[in-house]
Amino acid sequence: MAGTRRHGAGRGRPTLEEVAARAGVGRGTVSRVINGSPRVSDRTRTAVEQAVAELGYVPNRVARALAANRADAVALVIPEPETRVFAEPYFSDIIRGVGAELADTDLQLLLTLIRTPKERQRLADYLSAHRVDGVLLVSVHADDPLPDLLERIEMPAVLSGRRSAHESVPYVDSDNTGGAQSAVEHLIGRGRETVATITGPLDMYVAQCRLEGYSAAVRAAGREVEAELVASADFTEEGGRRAMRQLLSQRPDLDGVFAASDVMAAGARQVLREHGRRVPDDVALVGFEDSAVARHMDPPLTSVRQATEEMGRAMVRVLLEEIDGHSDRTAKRPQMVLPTQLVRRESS
Amino acid sequence: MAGTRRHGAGRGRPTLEEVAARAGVGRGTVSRVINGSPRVSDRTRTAVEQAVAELGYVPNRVARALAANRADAVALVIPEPETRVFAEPYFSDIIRGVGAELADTDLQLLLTLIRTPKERQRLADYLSAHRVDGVLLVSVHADDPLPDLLERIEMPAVLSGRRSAHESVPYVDSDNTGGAQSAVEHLIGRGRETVATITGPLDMYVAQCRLEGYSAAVRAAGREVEAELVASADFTEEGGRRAMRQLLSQRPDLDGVFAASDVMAAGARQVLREHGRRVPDDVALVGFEDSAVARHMDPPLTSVRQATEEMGRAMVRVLLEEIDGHSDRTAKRPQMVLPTQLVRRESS
DNA sequence: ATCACAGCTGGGAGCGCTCCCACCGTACCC
DNA sequence: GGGTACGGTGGGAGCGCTCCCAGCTGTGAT
Repeated sequence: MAGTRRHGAGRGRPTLEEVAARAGVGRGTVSRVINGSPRVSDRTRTAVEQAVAELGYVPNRVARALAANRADAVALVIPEPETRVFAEPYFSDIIRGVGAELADTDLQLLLTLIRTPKERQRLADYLSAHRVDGVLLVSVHADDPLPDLLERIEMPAVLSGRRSAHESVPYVDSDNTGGAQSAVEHLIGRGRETVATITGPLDMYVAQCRLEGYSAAVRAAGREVEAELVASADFTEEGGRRAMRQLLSQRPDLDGVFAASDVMAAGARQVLREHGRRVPDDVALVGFEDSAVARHMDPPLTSVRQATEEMGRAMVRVLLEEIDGHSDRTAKRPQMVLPTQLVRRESS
Repeated sequence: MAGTRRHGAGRGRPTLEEVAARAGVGRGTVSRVINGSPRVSDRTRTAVEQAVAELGYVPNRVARALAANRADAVALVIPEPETRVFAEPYFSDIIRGVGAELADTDLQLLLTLIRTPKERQRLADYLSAHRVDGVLLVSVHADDPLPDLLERIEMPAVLSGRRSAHESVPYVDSDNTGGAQSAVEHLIGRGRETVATITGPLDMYVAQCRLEGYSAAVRAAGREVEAELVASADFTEEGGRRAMRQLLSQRPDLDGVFAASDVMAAGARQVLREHGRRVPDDVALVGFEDSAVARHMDPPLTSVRQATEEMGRAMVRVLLEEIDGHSDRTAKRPQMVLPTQLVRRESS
């Protein structure tokens, strides 16, 4: 009678119990086979596997989650305002990578967009209730309370990018410093004498790193880092425009600009045009991110490519480790930095 | 002793039972209050609500899902190859909208990226197992078997865009025809005499619609639709380049081009430059989608904006209806078409 | 032959919820 | 007064799984 009682779709599929009956074994044994426990004889295992195949048995995730107190899911948390800024390819490439890596697992990917404090609170509740096994955090701000909350409730988590040089939470980051440095070295190598930079908001570590890379390259060339050649903006196009105007008024003689993001480079490019500066003839321009914007600019923008999709994949791998070895809090927290690569186009 | 047995995080939180004990009522009553059943007296309801507040009780989703045979989740299915094409903003804007609308619900958003047939099969299994309450399908191809599968297993589903004029599954679409028509009318209104179009792959309904809009506008202006002015491509930049070359060789006298996507317009724009045609002076150019690419082109591209985020929201609303009224298969399947809007920039 | 101890196995006892049925009391009717 | 009806309620019986503990078998040592 049971199972017929409710018409709910999804009922009526074979259960563990039925598989056990068919294979002539007990529930526990089937469970062991399903979960790949080694404590099962080959004979039994084969019998169970056959029954599974015949019945087309698929484990019920929900029941499993309830019984084992696992969620079988990880959350990808994306603070909304951020994505507007980082925009396009970064965001979707991360998702792509995460999805790809997760496909091999049995874990679900839960997407959580956060745009209001209320939603942030909801998420906090949700996570505290351990409804996921781990959390992937994209583009966290230095003052974000989430990472600490996660640490407190012992929820495995991985960041994309770090909040500071001494990040305690596991993370996967790009080599921002190295990427910026190679960009500026490239500019200098092409004979540019006066190379300026447009930085991101300097309360963000990523922006600090890219500025650091700029400085390193400038100094490596035996030059000084001049304050007049550094203008900071906010990763937006409008910010890029403002910074470029400022730079141009301070140092009209500049002949190279490294913008810490493609979008800011796009803004800078507009101002350059307004001022009658040709790119790359008068001013060589390099961006960071190698987004679609870079490819579609006129001229196409030289930019620093991040392995964004690979970052997504790496984040999952790190998270999986965290989840598995969760018990030993003493173990080193995995942290990795992925290389970047300069993509040369006509703007430099 | 129970509850201590395992150290699993998440245990130890208050349960329905504890709330019931505290409120001095039975489990069933608490459940009724939680789920907003009207068959509860005000006195009791108040008592329960207080107990809930005091204990900080949050229902256990997993247990609920198991008992009620619901999943409390909807899947957003994104065929990978597609997103490469539609790229950027469309994809993330849909997600944005879906996420926003779902935030008010108790439903989880499951992201499912499909890139291989194997993954498609996995998804099919997964859906057949009714592990979600409904499905959001983005950019479905005409020959995709998924919609039919969903119909067969009576899984509520909503498409973004339709596969043909006679789409049977509920969908939310943009007014592709109207958008294209207004774009071409705009071109003609600006005095362009010879307006060509670059279409998408014509086995896609969306491409057909946009071509249809082009034709309608041309005819409305009392002109003929000339085969030489129509080149079809595949929504890619390279396709746009090829199509533009073809058009230019067939009708060197053209002075307006409507590309059925921004990315193709970007390709076309490059070819126009190579051929020494100025935009918009010699050739006016209009795209479709109003993506970031459009804003960053030189000159910025006039384009047809779709209410992509609103599409995401609408999809969720429609899906929710489908899930609720799921029993009456006779009810009309909700289908809606969202308006588009021409965004004028310097390219036309 | 006896004991110890592995390696396997079956199945009870949950996990936290929803469903549903039986039951309570009160109000109303004839 | 006894019946009927009904809003309101408690709690048993699951949902399908994992965990874990007893128990069962066969092997090797004594």
